[in-house]
Amino acid sequence: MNKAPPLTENRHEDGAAAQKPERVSVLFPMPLPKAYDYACDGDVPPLGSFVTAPFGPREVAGVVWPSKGEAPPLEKLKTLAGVFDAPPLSPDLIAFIDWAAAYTMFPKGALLRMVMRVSDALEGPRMQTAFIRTDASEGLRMTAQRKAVLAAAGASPRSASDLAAQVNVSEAVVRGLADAGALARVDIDPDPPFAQPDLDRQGPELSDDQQFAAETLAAIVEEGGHKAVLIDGVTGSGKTEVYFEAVAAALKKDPEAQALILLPEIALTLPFLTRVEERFGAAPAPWHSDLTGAQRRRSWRRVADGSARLVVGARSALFLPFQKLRLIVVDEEHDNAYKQEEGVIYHARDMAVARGSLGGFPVALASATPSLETVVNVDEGRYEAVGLSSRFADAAMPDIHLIDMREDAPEAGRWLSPGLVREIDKNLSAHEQSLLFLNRRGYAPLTLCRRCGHKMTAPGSDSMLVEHRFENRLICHHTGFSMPKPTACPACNAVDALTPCGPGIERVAEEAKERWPQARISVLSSDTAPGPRSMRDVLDAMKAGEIDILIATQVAAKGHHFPNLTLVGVVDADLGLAGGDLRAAERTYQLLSQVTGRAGRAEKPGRAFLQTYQPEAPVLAALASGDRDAFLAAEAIGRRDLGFPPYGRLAAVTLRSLDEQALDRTANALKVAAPYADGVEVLGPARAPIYRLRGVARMRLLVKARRNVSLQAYLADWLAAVKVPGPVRVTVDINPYSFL
DNA sequence: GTAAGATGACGG
DNA sequence: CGTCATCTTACG
Repeated sequence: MNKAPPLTENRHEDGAAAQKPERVSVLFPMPLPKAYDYACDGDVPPLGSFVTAPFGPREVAGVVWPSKGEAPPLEKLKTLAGVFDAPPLSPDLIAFIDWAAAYTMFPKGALLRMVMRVSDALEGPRMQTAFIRTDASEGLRMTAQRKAVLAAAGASPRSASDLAAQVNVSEAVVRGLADAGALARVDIDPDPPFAQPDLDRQGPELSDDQQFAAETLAAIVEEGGHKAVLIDGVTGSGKTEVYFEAVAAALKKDPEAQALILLPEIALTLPFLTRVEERFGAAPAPWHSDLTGAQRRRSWRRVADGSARLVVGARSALFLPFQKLRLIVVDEEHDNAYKQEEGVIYHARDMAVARGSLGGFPVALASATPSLETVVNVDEGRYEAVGLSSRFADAAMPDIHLIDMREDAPEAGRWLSPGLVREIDKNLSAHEQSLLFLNRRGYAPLTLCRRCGHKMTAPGSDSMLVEHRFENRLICHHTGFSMPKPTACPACNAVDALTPCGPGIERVAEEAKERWPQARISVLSSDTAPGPRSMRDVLDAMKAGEIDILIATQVAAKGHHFPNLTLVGVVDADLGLAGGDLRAAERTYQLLSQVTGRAGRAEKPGRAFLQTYQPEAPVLAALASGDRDAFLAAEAIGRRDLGFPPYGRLAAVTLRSLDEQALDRTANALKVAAPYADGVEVLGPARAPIYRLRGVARMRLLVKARRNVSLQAYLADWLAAVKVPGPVRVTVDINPYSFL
């Protein structure tokens, strides 16, 4: 931010009499819990206005916030410095920020910062110079280069760099022509508005199920007011088409309405944006962390001025300055990527529902494997539900079989059971594609010294280093630390004693290549380096049938459709169950049902095999029988008995410090200071499962409470009573998902 | 978030 | 006793 524009001087016509200064509260985008008051002698900017004000020794941009009363007397206040020429934040966004700050227990200013992160968006339309052709070209010294530029220029303004690049001359030629009068300079907005969605465009033909669901949603949109609705339908049942209809209805109902579609991952957004464009004839405004500065500013400004009517974005899009948000769709609502774990910790699905509730508009949650939270909300009548039961075009769900690894064990050092190998053999001879799924990047998750038993960990960390054989490096998946794989054990100096333990996808790929040397085998994971092919290329090759066996991590589970894929083998179905956090089984169900759902379609039924050492585990039995609702019901009973969410409340209080003694002392002091309250239990402190990361040690206390007690109030009382020494950092995570 | 004042650690 | 680093506090 450079300089604020001067305070707008919109006095009344009689103007002469100076108005009595008034009080204005301003919230700054910094981790501050409250707004600060200022005097204002001009017109009082309305709530939500972007302003600048002296704050300490400097001038800072902030937002006019609802006043809280008690404050210094008016005479003592500093004066507002300026008002930005930008549309004010809407009252429902202000209410949402206040609510979200109270809920997450982060300072209001920290939440406002998420809204204002687009650094230069407030500068307003900083015009860009562009050029158009004029008629005044007589008497001009003409050169070949000038001629080419004039030919390229027309009535619509284009930038110097754009024109120059087209005819391959320097920008000086363009500027020279402008100075000579043959081109005229015009100012254009560097952030062009987004094309308006065409709401009358005919959507695709809907099945009966889809039609019914779409009409139900449209009716909810028509009715207005807040309601949360689950769109519950298996993969391929056409949830997207259904909520597109809801979007169309919301935007049609009010010509100023805006809608937001939230997606869990950036990777999903690119093909998705195309789908939106096909449906609405215009690409939506995108919002995710990979946008460039200019794209970010454009989306932000056009959302703020209300002209971007449809936004597709990742979780942080929830904090865009919508003028008139009327509908939010949360696609894949169960996805854990909605949980923000850094900075302000929040769950975008829950925040979306709160935003809708405060703004008085509906929120649709879509999933094939809805979260237990959402299912319970439906069961208890807080959310509505529309179901899409039949798979689109009657495609069958794959047959799912369990392979008991205790009975059908692979040879030592191998990971594929004889049963799974036979199935892949069959698929290869039928010229159909197979997917081997293992949610573990790299070659081996653990490297052990055979001589002394030393485990390779990152310096200052307790997390295991994962061998990546393509790069011949050991990598820490938590911090990104990496080192070349040493030849000698760093503990006992034994040479060639470091042994890879357990499989990652690279190791499974190695086994597959040995077993099926004639097959076309590719590896797909989120790692950028290995192999000459990018993720995109591998996905395209898979779709085109140029791969026989794809060995992939989680990235293959999401949103891709492979027409000739008929077999999915899950190498380690038990992987996500270890560690036993409260959502482990649920997550496993969601992930594995999504992966196995990749196999087969109408004309080619698919099958899936899950390798497991615990076939009797309820999750795996439920996957095999396809009985999602029975599984959820059993999970629900388990959670209720233990008083866990959604039947109880949970918060994690995490302490971090380089100084382990201070950490220990503080954790114990906190525990001792925990006030007694009926229905509240404080567990811990316990070391985090990965105790040290980058030298920082972490301990955690968990607060478990009955649903009817306010966790936030309890935590506020508690934490206010304990003096935490400087080097120890405390963060609160309401309703934690990650227990690392 | 940031800058100023307060407190403490080491060096002349 | 002075200077520099680091912690604490306040910002209207």
